[in-house]
Amino acid sequence: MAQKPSIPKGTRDFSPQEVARRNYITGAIREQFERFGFQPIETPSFENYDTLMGKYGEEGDRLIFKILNSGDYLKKVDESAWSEKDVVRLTPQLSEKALRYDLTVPFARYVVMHQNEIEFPFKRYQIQPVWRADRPQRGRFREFYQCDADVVGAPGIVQELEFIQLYDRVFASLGLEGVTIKLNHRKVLSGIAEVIGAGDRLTDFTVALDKLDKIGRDKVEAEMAQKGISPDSIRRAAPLFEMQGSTSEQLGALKKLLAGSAAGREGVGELEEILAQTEALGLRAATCQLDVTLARGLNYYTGTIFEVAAPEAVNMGSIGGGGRYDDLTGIFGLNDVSGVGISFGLDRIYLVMEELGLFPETLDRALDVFCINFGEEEAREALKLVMRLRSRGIRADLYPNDTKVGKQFKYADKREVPYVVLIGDEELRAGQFTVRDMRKGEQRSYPLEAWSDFADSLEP
RNA sequence: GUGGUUGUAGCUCAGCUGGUUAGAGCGCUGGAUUGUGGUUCCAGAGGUCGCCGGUUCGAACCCGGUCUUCCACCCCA
Repeated sequence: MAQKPSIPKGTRDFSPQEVARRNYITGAIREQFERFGFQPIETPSFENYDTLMGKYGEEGDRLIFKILNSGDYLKKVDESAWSEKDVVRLTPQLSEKALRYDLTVPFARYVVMHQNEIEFPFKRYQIQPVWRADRPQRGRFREFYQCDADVVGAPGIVQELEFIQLYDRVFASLGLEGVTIKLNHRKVLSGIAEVIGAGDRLTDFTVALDKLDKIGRDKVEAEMAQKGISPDSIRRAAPLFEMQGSTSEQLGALKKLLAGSAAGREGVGELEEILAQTEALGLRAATCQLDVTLARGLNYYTGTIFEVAAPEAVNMGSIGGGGRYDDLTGIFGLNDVSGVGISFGLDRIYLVMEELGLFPETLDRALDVFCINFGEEEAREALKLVMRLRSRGIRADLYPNDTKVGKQFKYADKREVPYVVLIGDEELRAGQFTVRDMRKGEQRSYPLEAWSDFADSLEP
C-alpha cells in the first residue's frame, strides 16, 4: 500500500452496524410497499445519455454524472466544438451513457418500453442508489438511495390518499413520530400566478414563494420584483403571505383568491378532498398539512405535490417527496398516461433516526450463540451443536481456534453475543455443555443430547 | 457552479507570538488471572501532523496549490 487509499467525495463505506440499520429502514419501507400492493422492479445503474439529459432542467443536467465513452473517445469529437471549448456540444460527443439521477425517469422509460406487458394501473416500487454530482453536505451525498413507489394509469385522488397513508405507515413502523407531510397542488400555484397576473413567470414566482418560511416575506417580495414580477402582481399575492389559521380557513382564503381561475379552483377542490378524507382515515405517526409555499419538482409535476419534513427537533431538509405528473411518459412517446408517486430518502431517514436514537439495540447483535473453542476434540462436539442450532434458525458460531478462553470471551462480549457455550474436557467427560448468559452472568448445563431444550429456551 | 470551513495515534481531541525528542483520554497488545467477558491495577505498541510546494537557521503552526470534511447559497432525498 504505497498511498493511503480513499473513496470519492460524497461516497461512503458502510460498516456491518450501518448496513443492519439501513436494512432495518428499507425492510420497513419494502414491507409497507408490498402491503399496499406495489411490485418491485430494478433498472440499470446507468442509462443512455439522451434518456436522462433534459429531463431535470438545466440544473439537473449539470448534476448528472456522465460516463466517458470507452476506447478512443476523442475520435468522434468535432473540431470546432473542441477548439471553441463548447462543453454543451462536446459532452454528448464524449459520453453516450450517464448514471441514474433519480428513479422516476428510468421508471417512465421502463413503462414505455414494456407497455405491452404491463397491466395498468401499474404499481411499482424501486429501492436503488442514484448519483448526483452535487457538492456534499450533511444529508447530501453524491451516491444515495431512493425508495420510490409510483402508480401509472390511475387518475383520481384515491392514490394520493393511499400515498399519504403509506408514508404514515412507514414512519409509524419505524417509530419515527412528528414528521409532517406537506401538501400542495401545481394547479393552485399556476392558478395563483394567473390571477395575480404573473402567469408567464410561474417558475420564478413559485421558486421565490418556496423560500417564504426561510427568508421571510420582504426578501421573497424583493426576489419576485428582481425576477421581473410587477409590483401590482406582488401586491395581489398578499393574501398568500398572510395565510394563517386552520386548514379550512386557509382553503377558504385560497378559494377566494382563486375564484377567477378554473385550474386553481380545481386544484383547491382536490386538496380539500384529500385533506378531508385523510382526516377521516386518520394518521398514526405523521401529520398532514396544506402548504401553499411548497413548490418542488415543477419540471414535471402537474397535480398534487408532496414533501415530507423531518421532525422539527432535527435539522434536516426533506426526507421524502413526490407528486402527480399527468404525462411523464409523454417524453418517451407514450401519451395520456397519468402517474403519481412518492420517494423516501433512505440516507436522510437514517440520519434522523440516528439523531433521535430510534434504532432498536437488537440490530447490533449478529449472533445468538457463540461457542468457545477448547481444542480439536471439543471443537468437533461444539461444531455439531452449532450446526444443530443453525438448523433451528439460530445464529450460532464457533471460535475458529483454541486461543485463550479470556480472549474468546472478550470477542463474544464485543460482538454482543447473549449466550456463550462452553464445551471443554470437563463437559465432554460429563456429556454436557455449559451455557453462560452474558447479560445475567449466570451459567447452567444441559446434556449434549438435550440441545433442543436450550434452543427452545432462546427467544424466537 | 459561488463563498466560507475543517484535517494531528484506530476514535475524540490538546499542542502558547514558529524553537530542539508532538501529548491526553478512550481503544488496542501483553501481564496481574493457563476454563470466564463487561470493573480494577501494571507495562507496551502505535504518528510521512491530509498531500505537494514555498518562506525561514528552524514549520504541526506562516504562505500558495490540491484533496477531504462540514456550512451557507443554488438545488435537492
